[in-house]
Amino acid sequence: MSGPAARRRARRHDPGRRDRLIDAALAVIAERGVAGTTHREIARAADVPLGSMTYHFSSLEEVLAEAFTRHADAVARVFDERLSTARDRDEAAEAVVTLVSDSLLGSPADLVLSVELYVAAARNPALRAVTQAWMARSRRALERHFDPTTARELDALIEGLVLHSALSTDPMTPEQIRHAVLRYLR
Amino acid sequence: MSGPAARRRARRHDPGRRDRLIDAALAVIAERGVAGTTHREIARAADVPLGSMTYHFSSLEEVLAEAFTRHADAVARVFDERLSTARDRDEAAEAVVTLVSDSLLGSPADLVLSVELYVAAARNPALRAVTQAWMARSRRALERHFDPTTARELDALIEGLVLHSALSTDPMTPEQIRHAVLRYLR
Amino acid sequence: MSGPAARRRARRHDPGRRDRLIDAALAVIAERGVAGTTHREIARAADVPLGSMTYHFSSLEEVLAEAFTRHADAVARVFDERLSTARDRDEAAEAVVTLVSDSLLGSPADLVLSVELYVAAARNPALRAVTQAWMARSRRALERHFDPTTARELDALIEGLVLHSALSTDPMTPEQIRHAVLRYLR
Amino acid sequence: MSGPAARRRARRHDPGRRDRLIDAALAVIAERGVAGTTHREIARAADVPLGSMTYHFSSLEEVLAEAFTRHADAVARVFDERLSTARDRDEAAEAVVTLVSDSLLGSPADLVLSVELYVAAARNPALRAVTQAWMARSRRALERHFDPTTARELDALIEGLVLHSALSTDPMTPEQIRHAVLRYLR
DNA sequence: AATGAATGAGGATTCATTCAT
DNA sequence: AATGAATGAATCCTCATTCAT
Repeated sequence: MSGPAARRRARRHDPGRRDRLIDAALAVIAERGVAGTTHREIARAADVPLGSMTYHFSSLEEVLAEAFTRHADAVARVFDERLSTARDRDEAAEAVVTLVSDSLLGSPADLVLSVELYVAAARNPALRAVTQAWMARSRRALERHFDPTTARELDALIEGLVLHSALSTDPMTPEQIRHAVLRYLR
Repeated sequence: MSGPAARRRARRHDPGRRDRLIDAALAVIAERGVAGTTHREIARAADVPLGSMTYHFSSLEEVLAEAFTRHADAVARVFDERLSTARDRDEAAEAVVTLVSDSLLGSPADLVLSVELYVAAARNPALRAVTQAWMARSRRALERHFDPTTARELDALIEGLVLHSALSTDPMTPEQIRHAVLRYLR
Repeated sequence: MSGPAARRRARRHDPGRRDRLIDAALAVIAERGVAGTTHREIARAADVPLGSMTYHFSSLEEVLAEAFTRHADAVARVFDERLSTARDRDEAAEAVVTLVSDSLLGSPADLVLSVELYVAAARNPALRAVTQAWMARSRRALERHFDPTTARELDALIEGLVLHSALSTDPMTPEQIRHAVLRYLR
Repeated sequence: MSGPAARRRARRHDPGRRDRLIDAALAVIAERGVAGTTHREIARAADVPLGSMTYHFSSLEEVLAEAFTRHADAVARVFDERLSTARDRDEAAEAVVTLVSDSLLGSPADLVLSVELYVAAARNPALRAVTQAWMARSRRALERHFDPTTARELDALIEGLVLHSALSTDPMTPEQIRHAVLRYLR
């Protein structure tokens, strides 16, 4: 038997807990999917009592919305940065290739995060706002280098490449990704 | 007071019930998403007693697998047919445009069905087999008219176009779809 | 350790369970008040698993409505019977005295049952229907022997006498009840 | 972004807060019933932080007791005053009529306050003391003009009239109240 | 062959209360 | 003196699945 001190975690003061909870939520979504994301699961992942969840968030929906917002922001930020670094169309094309290839390097669970968001958004207005903002931001980033039509089409192609690779047993190699992107932009 | 016989539908002999249940499942998935698809919901949609579900299927997972298989089959069949009708590359390209455009005409709920499947497949091996088979079949259909690399890339583009339009507030018009496809194939 | 047979109650077949649950609900309301009436408490009182509650009733509100309906019916039936036995005004007056006195014999908790209903009805439309029907029925029973105005006033007096006694540390004796009723009817 | 000072009301010095909390509690009880009266609800109603509740009161029960005491005092004071103004039995009777009629004019929520108290008192000894004191005080006020037996019976009649009207869809008119009271006192 | 009843695990959420600051 | 954060028990309810009939 452990001593009384160890028996119960006495984690009273814990600033930034709300923040950690959002990260934990993302981890759970990635691992278990939105369907498997529950208060309990998130609380467990963050090693926090269940009651803490509803203290910090008024509903599970709110947690999801915040988590996906953070995810979208992070992804979009990288997208923005890479594309803003490119100095011409060719470098922009190469940036796109890198972005897609890199995103395929993460865990497969991570890959599906975006698709999870899409599906969740289909039934949850609060999340739809997140996806819309994200899509718009991506397109704007692309429009630094491409005309609006190209930007939109390219965005769709990117989506398709990621999705296909995410779900396929043999995902595309960076070389194959490059081939597809460059062929479209040729 | 009516006798017990009149109280509830006495649908004893009901061949094809299993079949109707699968269709009902698809309807529920389309309307409520996989997360909202329960034995109860499906039974209600098919106007069938709850016990009937587990009589015909050994688990909910089995229902989902059968439902998605049927969905994928139906979509793939149309895909096959349209592409087999095409007599050359140009007609094949046009067939792809039509397929994507048409799929965007259905109800938004229907559109999400495929995405629901993707997500579900990400965590469910039985479903992954369904998506793999489906992808392979699509690619084979495209390979009637395009080389393997093109077929694969085109398949990804199609996916991206459908997904983007399915989730966007302003989906692409058939003209925009054609533009994207033809540009890639140009 | 008890043998496996005793370890878990294997109470599968149990016709009339719904009925018993309603009775159990009344017992709990009487003992703990509406505020203390929960699914758990009722299930415990009926020695039935928690899940059984929501199988038989779609909400706790439904349980309360059914329970109070049963209570009101039972009380009203006695009221009806006693008053229908009376052959003239004097006997009717005596019947009222007996009814009030008898109702004071039960447990104090039982006494408050009706008041609990009133309060619950104030915030629950479904219950309001129950109280309305009950009040109407009481009044109709009194109108067999008294004019409508007298019936209504007498009904209120009865209510007051019961309530006062229910909440007082020294409830009225039957003799005191008789005195009050006869004085009003004198 | 505004600094932390501006983020939330900084109501440091607030004498009389305890007092306001009791009033807020009464408002909440009237609107939501005792069952719906929580620390949170009261704090919200008083626009006060949650922690303030348990700072000023050691338990919710204490809040309820104080609130009901205040309510009973207010009602009893009016009762006292009106009856002390009456110079003879007839004026006293008229005062009773007015008191009952007036109480029916208030908001229906207010009316239920007393009934809520009765019910709560049935299970809560601390509250029972409140009702006892209230009843005793009412009776004493009536005994200025009526003999003890009459006072007690009249008190019960008053209770019944108020309760009936409070819960009925067609409450009695002042004329009907007068008729009932005068008939009893005739 | 078919189904209504039953059940236990788990879902989100609310809340009184405690406590560190 | 005052309060935001924290927590664990309890709330209602849903559900996949099992089983007796």
